[in-house]
Amino acid sequence: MSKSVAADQIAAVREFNRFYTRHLGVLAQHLMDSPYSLTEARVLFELAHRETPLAKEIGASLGLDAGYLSRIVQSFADSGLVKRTPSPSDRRQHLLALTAKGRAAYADLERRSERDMGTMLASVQEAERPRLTAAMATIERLLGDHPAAPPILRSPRPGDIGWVVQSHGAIYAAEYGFDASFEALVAEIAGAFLAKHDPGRERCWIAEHDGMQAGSLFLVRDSDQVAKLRLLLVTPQARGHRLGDKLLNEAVGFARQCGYRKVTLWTQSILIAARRLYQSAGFELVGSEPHRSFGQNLIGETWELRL
Amino acid sequence: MSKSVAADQIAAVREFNRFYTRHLGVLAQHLMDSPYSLTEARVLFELAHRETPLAKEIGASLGLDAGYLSRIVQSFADSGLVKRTPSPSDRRQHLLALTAKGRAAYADLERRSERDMGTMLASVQEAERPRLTAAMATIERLLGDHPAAPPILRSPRPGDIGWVVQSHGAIYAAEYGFDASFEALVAEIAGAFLAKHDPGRERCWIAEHDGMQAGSLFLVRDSDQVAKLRLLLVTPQARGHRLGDKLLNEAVGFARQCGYRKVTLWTQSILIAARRLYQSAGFELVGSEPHRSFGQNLIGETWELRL
DNA sequence: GTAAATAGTTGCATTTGGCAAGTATTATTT
DNA sequence: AAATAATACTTGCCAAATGCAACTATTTAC
Repeated sequence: MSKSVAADQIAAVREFNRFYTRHLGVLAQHLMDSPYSLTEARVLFELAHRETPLAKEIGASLGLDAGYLSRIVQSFADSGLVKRTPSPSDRRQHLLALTAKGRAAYADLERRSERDMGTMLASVQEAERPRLTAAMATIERLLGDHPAAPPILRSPRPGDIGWVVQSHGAIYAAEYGFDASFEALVAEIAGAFLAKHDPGRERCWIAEHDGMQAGSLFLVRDSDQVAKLRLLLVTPQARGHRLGDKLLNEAVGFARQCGYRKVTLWTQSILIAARRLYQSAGFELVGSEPHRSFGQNLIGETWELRL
Repeated sequence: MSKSVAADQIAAVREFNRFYTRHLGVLAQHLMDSPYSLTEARVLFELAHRETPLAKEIGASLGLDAGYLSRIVQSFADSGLVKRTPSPSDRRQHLLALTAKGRAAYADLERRSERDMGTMLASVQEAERPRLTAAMATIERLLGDHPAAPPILRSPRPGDIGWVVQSHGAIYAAEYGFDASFEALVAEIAGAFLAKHDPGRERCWIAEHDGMQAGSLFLVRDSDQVAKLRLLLVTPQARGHRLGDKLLNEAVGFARQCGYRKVTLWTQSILIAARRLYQSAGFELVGSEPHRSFGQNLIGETWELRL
């Protein structure tokens, strides 16, 4: 949580709220040829999806006034959609249950809504639909109180090596002004790894966060005794979740398991977040020298970890 | 557009609709300490953001009943927020304009809403916020009926070469079952281009559609007289917009302008969409031979175009 | 020139939904 | 154990929100 929020982010969220308000308004109109109002439909949904629905729960969940809700439930009871039985544990409240007729009404509404949604989704390119649902899931996670899916590490899948090149190229250009030669170097390293590596002693990990690629790390053979780490990256969006630690631990563990005696790596002094990670993982700085690469004056550093 | 939509996608969208309905409901309650209802606030927004607002436009855009809107505008006029002047071009309609008082009221509402949104956003991790707004932008793009920005061709930017590798890797794996060696080959080709190419006679184009990378094509020197096309791709999401044509025309035009006498390319017989493109651009098949690559049995084809 | 369509207004009615007082019950305090 | 407070709902009351249809003035289409 931080206090100040960028104005353009606020503007973007407000714009989306306006957009989705309009969008939901259109959907609500489709509901119009059903006998239920939007609020009634929402209540019906809650009734259908709870084991033992209680009015107060539904009211709290939908943010409805108790009096208003009471009337809605009553109208449902009058038309035979719900049955109310006094709760044995607390005689102030009533256990609500959809009757067969109520379930049928709900199913009908459901069908209708699914059909409408289907036609709406049909106007979205098929290949884009997973993107749409992923974006929706992201919003729900961020605005809801859902716990984030724990980040995972996995082996690269088709496209992931390209993603490594892309993200290195884009991020280092944006954050440090590296020029295209850096992206070219990453392409060469990553491509060479993909073309030919010893799966028993060399490996690449992709960190995934929220279903998206969020980081990378490669461990390759330098000599029989020495492994080398390359291309450690965590995307800006995924920082702060200790993905770097995770990647590093996994790689060092693998190196140990492979029988390497030492892990080495080359990095730049300006990459302070990475340096901190190496340090806390037990790596030691064993040498540094200035060089000009990627359009920048840099100080290259070599770090080592004895296993 | 495709007919059948997966049930789980429909369910995901409906779930999101419920979620966001609740979310917007919470936001609307915050509005309650302002003198305006949600609908009035929306109308005020439209009034403030149009050059020459007309009632019918606002009504259409917000999906409001004409009678209802008329009354809202009237109430705004009564309280001195808007001024109505008969339109000179069509005397049935009135030109609406916020008065100074109206602008002040809007600004106040704006401030209020920004503050509320700010506190809401403050509960989202700072690093996550760009992800939130990106997801919102995605949804707006996919569900909005924005006239898709006309596709454009441009030079690669940082990350784009990596994107070429990624998209080739992912798409050929999914559509033709190519294995990792293909992605590795693309990484090598694209990386080599980036590392060293003659900008005067070699070039890469990225097709952009809807603000996203949507295709690629490289033209490189084969000999002084002969140029070679490589890595033509249009993403599945962007197909059907003649991006392939566009890329090909651009590249052939460039080759001509560079003084090449011939353009050649190597492709696979199974890539029928690409073949059709080459054919219609005037290329001729000059040779073909079976080979085993990328984990598949393929028939490689060489095509040529005399300039 | 006439019919049809459009932009907006107005009257009428319904629906939506908030608020407060009221009832029965349960929980908490002394 | 009695008194008090809180809870779960109900009910009456009311105002705001909003849909619908008829109506006027004007423009467009045939």
